Amino acid sequence: MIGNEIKKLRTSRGIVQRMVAARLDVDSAYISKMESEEKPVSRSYISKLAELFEVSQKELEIIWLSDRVLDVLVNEPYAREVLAIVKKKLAEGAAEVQI
Amino acid sequence: MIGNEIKKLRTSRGIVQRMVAARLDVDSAYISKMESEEKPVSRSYISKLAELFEVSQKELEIIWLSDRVLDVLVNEPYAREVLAIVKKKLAEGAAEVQI
DNA sequence: TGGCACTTGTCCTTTTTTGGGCAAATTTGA
DNA sequence: TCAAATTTGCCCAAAAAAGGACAAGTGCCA
Repeated sequence: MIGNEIKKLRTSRGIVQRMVAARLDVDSAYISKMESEEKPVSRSYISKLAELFEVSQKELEIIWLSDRVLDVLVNEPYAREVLAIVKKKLAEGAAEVQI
Repeated sequence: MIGNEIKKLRTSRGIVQRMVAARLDVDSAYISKMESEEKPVSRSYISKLAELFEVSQKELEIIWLSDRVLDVLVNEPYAREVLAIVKKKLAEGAAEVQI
């Protein structure tokens, strides 16, 4: 989960929630809630967070997207089949662009 | 896309939109829009549609879920990485249940 | 050329989600 | 034990999505 990831990054860098809050210009209670998944992490924050924690934006972006996909698939008995289909369709989609 | 799938199933069975609309108890224009992805296909309709078209509910469910995942991943450059992570996390999650 | 089937456009209400603020409580560390 | 950090609870407004209805238009064909 991205909230937990953010928390790990933040603490490992000795940054305090208030600092993150200041950078994102929100209440620091909001950061706490983001870290505990109580509030969603807006995608628009990703770049600032990546900058602040000095990780690549790509890395956070991937985690963020994974979360969204997991939201759809968690507790879904057919998740495996779904992933297979999605993989195929994405490949097809990429191919179509070539035509 | 599930809309298109529904359309294919429907026409292949010689069923008319009005019939589907009656079964779902909605306006038939709504069916047209569902088939063209203009309106979402509510998950709660899946079972009735499966019954009507005589396909397994599982089949439609998988397509429906795939659509939702594709919505997240389409046009995402890191989709492949995301799928890998999701796959792993789902496996972990399933394992945790065993403990 | 009338009648189906279907599509399209406009409008509407209700529900859900997002994106917060603020204060109080709680935890943590020096 | 004091202060800073964090969490929690409650509240709120705006925005977006869901879930339609209805009317008018289009396409087809017998």
